[in-house]
Amino acid sequence: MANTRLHTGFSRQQVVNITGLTARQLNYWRRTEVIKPSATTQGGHARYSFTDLIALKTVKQLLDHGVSLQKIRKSILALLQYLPLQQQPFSELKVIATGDVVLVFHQGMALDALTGQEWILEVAELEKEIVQQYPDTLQLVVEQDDLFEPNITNIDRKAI
Amino acid sequence: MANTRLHTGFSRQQVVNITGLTARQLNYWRRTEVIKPSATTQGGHARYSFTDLIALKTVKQLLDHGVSLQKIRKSILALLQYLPLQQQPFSELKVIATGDVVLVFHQGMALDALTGQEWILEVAELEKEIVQQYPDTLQLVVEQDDLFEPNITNIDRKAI
DNA sequence: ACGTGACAAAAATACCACTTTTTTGTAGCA
DNA sequence: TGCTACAAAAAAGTGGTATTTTTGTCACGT
Repeated sequence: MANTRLHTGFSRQQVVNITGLTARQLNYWRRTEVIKPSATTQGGHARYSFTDLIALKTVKQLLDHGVSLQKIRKSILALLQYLPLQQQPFSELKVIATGDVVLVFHQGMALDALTGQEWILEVAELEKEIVQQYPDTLQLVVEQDDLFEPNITNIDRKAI
Repeated sequence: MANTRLHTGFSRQQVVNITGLTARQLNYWRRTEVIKPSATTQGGHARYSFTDLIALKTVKQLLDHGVSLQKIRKSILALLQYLPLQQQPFSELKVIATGDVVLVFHQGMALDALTGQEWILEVAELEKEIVQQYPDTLQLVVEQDDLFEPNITNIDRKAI
């Protein structure tokens, strides 16, 4: 079975085995347009592509890490505006997420998939800025920093 | 004034000019332990180090991008558990944030500064996983994928 | 110029009940 | 096997209100 003909796509059960998602979830997602199979048999059965698998696995991991399906929905929508040519946004990007947001890396930028807002904060850049602004202090600063002992800042936990 | 003596640290007013923060904020942060000056004069006046400036600028940027001070507080606390030797967590890391989270990059890992939870989701890894699980389908998959829309983007994410 | 304290406004958060979404189960059917 | 439909449980989102945090402004002392 592994070499006779063209692969027509993964069946639902195969996807269940591979991804760990439930059949019910796949059906629901298909119906509600989270991730639809790239192809459908004449009988109406789902056929998932390899790319679909990646996307499904990504969504699964996001869920497992506490990102809700509703946020994943929004993320997919937001990403589609940036990648209009793509059908499965999550299948070709590097994704970082926490329970609150989904960040996607694209062309060296961090993109908040929920809002579309994109930015990276480079501390190294700040250093340049400051030195540029106060060029006189550069040399002095280098010496000066050695004066400070590596004491640890304590944070008042009640203040939070 | 640029070369006579050792630099003893930036005064509050200097920090105001450099960072754009208000004196009120610096005082409050000093009192509530967000970021304290690394040194204090005998008269009790603040003296901020260059490292402090970086941290302050970082916090300023986070604020400007919608991260609340309270979340910044939590982030600092979480980071201190990972970087106990450091006094100003925000001064030596690359930070990415949205209105909801603060991610810090450290040793190739993405770290949620709010929760301390760390993880990166690498889509490329998922691909390997799947192929590993279904080695038979590898060749077939390659053919099969050509049936679908051509894949576009490969992400080059900046080294972290 | 700097720090402190007091008062008040603005911003963010926490907590509550309420609504919607998502998941899951079951059963029928191709 | 796989899809659909109906139903119920679980999870997440929404909106209003109280509470806390943050910031601005002013006065006073050093």
